[in-house]
Amino acid sequence: MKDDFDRQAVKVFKALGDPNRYSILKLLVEQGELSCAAFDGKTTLSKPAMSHHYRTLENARLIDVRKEGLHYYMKANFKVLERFVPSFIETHLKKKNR
Amino acid sequence: MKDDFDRQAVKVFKALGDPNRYSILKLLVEQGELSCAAFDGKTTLSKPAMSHHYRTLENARLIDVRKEGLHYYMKANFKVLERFVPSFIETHLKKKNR
DNA sequence: TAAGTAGTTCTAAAACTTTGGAACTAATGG
DNA sequence: CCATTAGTTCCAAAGTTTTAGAACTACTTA
Repeated sequence: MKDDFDRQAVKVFKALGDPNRYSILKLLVEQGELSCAAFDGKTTLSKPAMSHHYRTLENARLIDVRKEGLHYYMKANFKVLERFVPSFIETHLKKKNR
Repeated sequence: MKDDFDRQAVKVFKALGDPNRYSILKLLVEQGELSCAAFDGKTTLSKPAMSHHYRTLENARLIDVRKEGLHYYMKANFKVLERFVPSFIETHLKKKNR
């Protein structure tokens, strides 16, 4: 149904319309599954701020999060990306990784 | 260059991550070129608020605006849509209009 | 040239988002 | 069972966006 598409589309676009979240997702697309620690050197944001951004991406269903031991592992949800922002994948996913 | 893509992508996503702007663009994709007056019945927002949203869409290059006589005519920029959010067109543009 | 129309721009208030410190939780290692 | 690690959640402050009223501008028409 179209309204469902619209509602999720707005959520997806809102989530990606922030440069920090955009970069997080970009790295996940480029590198595959990563734990939060992977972003330590790559941002000046605090852990709580990053945590908030992970949650926003998760709520938009752009990433899947799983906990294992001490770590939260995140990975891009390619189904959602493919549906709403295929150019994002096209631009950031290395050919060899497909 | 990739950074240019990223910068414009964030702008485009931010612009579309607001339900009012999303609806404006949707109507432009469905109906073609429209003047501001076309939105009169379709929103509860004030003219200044709408004007602000048109500008945001224009800055993201999602719409082109032209003035003729008393009216500002707006139309969707399909090149930018095609590049950044093809599913938006796919979903909202009637087949017959292509 | 005066009045009306279709907007824009300016401004400030209200609403929302982003951020980090502090306190917390859950899992692991000694 | 205590300390450490890898986060999260809670909270309040700071920053940004959204909004509408008022004032303005550009164009048209009488």
